[in-house]
Amino acid sequence: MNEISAKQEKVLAAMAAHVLEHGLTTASLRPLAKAASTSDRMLIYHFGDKDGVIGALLGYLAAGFVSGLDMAIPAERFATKGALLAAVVAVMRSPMAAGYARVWLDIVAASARREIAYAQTGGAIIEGFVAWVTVRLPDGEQNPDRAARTLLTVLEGTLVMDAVGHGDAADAAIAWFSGDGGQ
Amino acid sequence: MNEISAKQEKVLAAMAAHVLEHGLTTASLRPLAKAASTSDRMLIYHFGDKDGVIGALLGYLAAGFVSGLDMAIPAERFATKGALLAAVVAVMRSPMAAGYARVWLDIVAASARREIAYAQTGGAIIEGFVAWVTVRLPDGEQNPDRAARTLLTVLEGTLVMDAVGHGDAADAAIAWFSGDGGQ
DNA sequence: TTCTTCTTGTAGCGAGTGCTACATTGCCGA
DNA sequence: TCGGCAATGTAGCACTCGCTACAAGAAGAA
Repeated sequence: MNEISAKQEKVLAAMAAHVLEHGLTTASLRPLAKAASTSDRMLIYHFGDKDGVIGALLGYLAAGFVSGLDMAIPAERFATKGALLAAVVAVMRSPMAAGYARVWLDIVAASARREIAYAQTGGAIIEGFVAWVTVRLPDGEQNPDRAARTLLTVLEGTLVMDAVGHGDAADAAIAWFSGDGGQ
Repeated sequence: MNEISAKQEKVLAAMAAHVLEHGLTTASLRPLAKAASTSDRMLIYHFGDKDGVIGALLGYLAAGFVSGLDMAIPAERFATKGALLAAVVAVMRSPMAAGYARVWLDIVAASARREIAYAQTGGAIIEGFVAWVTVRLPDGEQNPDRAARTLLTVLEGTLVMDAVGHGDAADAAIAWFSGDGGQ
C-alpha cells in the first residue's frame, strides 16, 4: 500500500478535483468514489478507512498546490517583500487556486476544532510555506524569518477576508505591508 | 415567532454553549436539542427548519460575542493602533473567546464554500468589527478606515495561525504591525 | 490443472440525518 | 363548561453515513 500505482494516482486525481470543487470536510465516501468512477467499497479497500482516504487526498492536494505555486512563482528573490506578498496574493486569488483556498480553510476550521490529523497537516503546510517564502525574500532582509512569518500571517488574513467578501480590507493590509519603511 | 420569549432565550443559550464547545457546522438537531433539554421536534417547531435554528444561533452568538468584547475592551481610543491590536488579540486568545474563534472559522470555511447564509453573516460580522475597531483607533490616525481594515486582516491571520499551532508567526506580524513608523 | 492471492461487486447493517404525521396535553377565552 | 389553539411526545419515513460480510472473477504460481 506504500507505492502508489498509476491507477491509484488516477483515483486520487479524480477525487482531488471533486474536493477542490466541493470542499474537504463535506466530502463523503460515496460521492468521492463516484467522482473517481469506483465504489466506496474500493476506497476502503485501498486506503484502509476514511481517514486514510482523506490523508492520501491531503498529501496529493498539498503536492499539487506546491507544484502549482512553484510553477507560478519561481524560486528567485524578489526586490521587495511587498512585491512578493502581492505576487502570492495574486496567485491565491486566481481561479486555479480558489479550490485550494477552500480546502485550506476547511483544514483550518478542523484544526480549530482540535481534530489532530488536520491540525498536524495544517501545521506542516505552514512550515513548508514559511520556507517557501523565506527563499524568495529580498536579499537585504535583516530578519527573514520574522518577515516570512509576518507575510504569511497577512496572507492568511487575506484568505479569510476574501472568503467573507471583504477583499478590500485585505487590500489595505497588503498595501500597508508593502509601503512601510521596515524593509 | 419574531419575539423571543424567555424560554426560547434559554434554549438558545444552551445550544450556544454546545456550539461554542463543539463547532457550528458539525452540529445536528438531536444533539443540539439534547443540550437544550428539548427535542429536535421542538426546535423545528420553534425555528421552522434547521436553517432557522442555525440563523437564530448565529445571531445569538454574534450578540454574545460583541457584548463580551465590549466588556473586555471599552470604547475608548487607544494610544497606538499596535496596542489596540495587541489588546484584541489577547482577548481572542483567552479561553472565553476560544469557542467563538472556532465558530468563526466554521463560518469562514462555509463562506468559502459559497454557502450564502454563512457568507452574508460573515460579511456583516466583519463590517461590525471594522466599526468597532475604528472608534478605538488613536485620535491622530490619518487614515482610520485603512488602519482598521489592516488591523482586522492581521487579526484574522492571527486566528488562522493560532488554529494551526503557529501563533508564533502571528506574534511576528503583531510585533511588526505595532513597531513600524506608519502610525 | 489446481490452488492461492489480489481485486471487485452486491448487499446490507447499525447509526445518524432533517423532517413530518398524528395524537395528546394544557391553558385561556367565551 | 366547552371550544380552540399553542405546545409537546411518540413514531416513523426516506435518506446518508462509514464500514463489513460474502462471494465471485482474474491472474499468476505450483
